[in-house]
Amino acid sequence: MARRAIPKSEETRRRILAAALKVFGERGFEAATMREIAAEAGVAVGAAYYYFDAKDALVMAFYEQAQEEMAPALDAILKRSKTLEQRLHGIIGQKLEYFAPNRTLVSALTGHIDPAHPLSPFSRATAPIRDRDLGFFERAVAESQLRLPATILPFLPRLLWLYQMGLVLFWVYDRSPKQERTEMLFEKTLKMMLAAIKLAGLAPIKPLLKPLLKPAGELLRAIYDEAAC
Amino acid sequence: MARRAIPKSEETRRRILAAALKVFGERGFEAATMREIAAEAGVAVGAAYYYFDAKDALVMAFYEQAQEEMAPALDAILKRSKTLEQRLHGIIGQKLEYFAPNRTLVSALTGHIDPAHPLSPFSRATAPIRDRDLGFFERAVAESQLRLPATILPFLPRLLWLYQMGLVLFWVYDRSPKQERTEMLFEKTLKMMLAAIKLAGLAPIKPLLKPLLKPAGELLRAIYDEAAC
DNA sequence: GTCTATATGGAGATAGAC
DNA sequence: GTCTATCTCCATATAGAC
Repeated sequence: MARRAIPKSEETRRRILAAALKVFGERGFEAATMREIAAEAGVAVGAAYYYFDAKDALVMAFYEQAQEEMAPALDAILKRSKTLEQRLHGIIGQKLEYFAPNRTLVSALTGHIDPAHPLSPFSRATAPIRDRDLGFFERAVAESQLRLPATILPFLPRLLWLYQMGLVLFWVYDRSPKQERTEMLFEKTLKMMLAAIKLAGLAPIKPLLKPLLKPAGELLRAIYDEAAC
Repeated sequence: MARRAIPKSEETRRRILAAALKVFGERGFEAATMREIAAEAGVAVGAAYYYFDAKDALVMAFYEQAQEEMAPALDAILKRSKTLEQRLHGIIGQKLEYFAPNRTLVSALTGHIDPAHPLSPFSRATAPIRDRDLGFFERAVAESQLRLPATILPFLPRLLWLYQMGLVLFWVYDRSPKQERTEMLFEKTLKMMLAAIKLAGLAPIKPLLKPLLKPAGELLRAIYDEAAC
C-alpha cells in the first residue's frame, strides 16, 4: 500500500486548478464564479475552498505554476544568447508566448497595481516569484558585459524587469489583431532601450548627457534604496 | 415662486456625493457599501440610486467635479508661467495637491487600467474628461515654443499627459511619509524630461541621437495614429 | 419629481454531516 | 478528505408613499 503514485487529492487539486484556468480564461477573473469553477471540475464548491483558501489563491497558484514551468526555457535562452538584445528579446518574448493562452487570467494579476493587494506583482505575497524572476534579468545584465556609469548599472536589472512589466501590462489590454501593437511597442522600445544604454555608456566622454544621467542616477538611488522592487 | 435658488434635489445630490467621498476616503472604494453611503448622507439607499445609477457613477461624478473645479487654477498656471518646466510643475503639482484629500478615492480610478472598464482613465466613458485634460498639456507645449523633430513634437502633449498619469499612479500607492518618494520622483523625472527634450532638439546636429530618436518617432506614429490616448 | 421600505438574486465563504 | 446545505453580505431593483 506504500505506493508512490500521485495521491488522489493532488489529482483533485490539479483538476480544480485546470477548471479555474479554463473558466477564468473564458469569462475573465471577476465574472467567473466559484460555483462555475467547481461545476467545471466536477466537485462541490466546498471542495474548491478546501484546496484553495480563496478565489485569489487560484490565481496565485497559476502564477507559481507559470514561473516553475517557464524557468527551464528562460535558462536555455540566457545560455544560448550572445547579446543583451537577444537575451531580452528571448526572455520577454517567451513570457508573452507562454501567457498567450491565459491572457485574460494574467489581467487578474496586472489588474492590481496596488502593492498592498496580494495579487499585485509588487506585493509582499508575490515577492518570492518576483525575486526569482528578477534573477533572470540579473543574469542577462551580468553576462552581457555592459559599459555603464556606476550610478546606473546596479539598478539596470530592476529597470529591465519593470520594463517587462510595462510591456505585459500593455499586452494584456491590447485588443489589436494578434496583439500587433504590442509587437510594435516591444520592437521599437527594445531598440530604444539598447540605444539609451549605449549612449549612457558614453557619458564620460559626452558631457552633453550629464543633465539626463545625473538626475537619473540620483533618482534610482533614492527610490530603489528603500524599496522592494 | 420663480426663485432661482438651488433646488432641493440638487442639495440632496450634493449631500450624497459628499457622503460617498467621505466613506470612500475612509474605507476605500471596494469596501465602501451603498448602505453606508446612504446612511452617512441621511437618506435611504434608494435615494442614492435615484441620483446615481450605480456605485461607479459616484466616482465618475467626483472625477467630473474635480475636472471642473481645477480648471481655473490650471488656466491661471498656464498664463503666469514662462517655461515648459514651470507649466508642467504647476499643472501636475496642482493635481496632486487637489487630489490629496481624496487619495484613496483616486485609486478607484487608477485601479482600473483596463481601457474597457468605464472607470479607467483610458476608457471611452472618461474620454471627455481626458480630452479636456489633454488640452492643458497642448497649451503647455504650444506656448513654450520648443525645438523638436517633427516626428515627435505632435505627440508631446499626449506623452506628457501619460507621464502625469504615471506620476499620479505612483502617488496613489506611495506609502512613504508625506509621499516624499513621489516628490523625489516628480522632481528628478521632470528634470530628465526636460533634458531629454533639449537633447532631442539637437537631433539635426547630433547624429549620435539618431538610434534613439528614429525608433521613437516610428513608434509614436504607429501607436498613436489609431489609438484614443 | 423625490424618496422610503423592502425585495431579489448572486457572490464568497463555512459548519458540520458523511 | 469531500461535499451539502446554509449563512452573510452586497449591489441593485421595485413598489408605491408623499
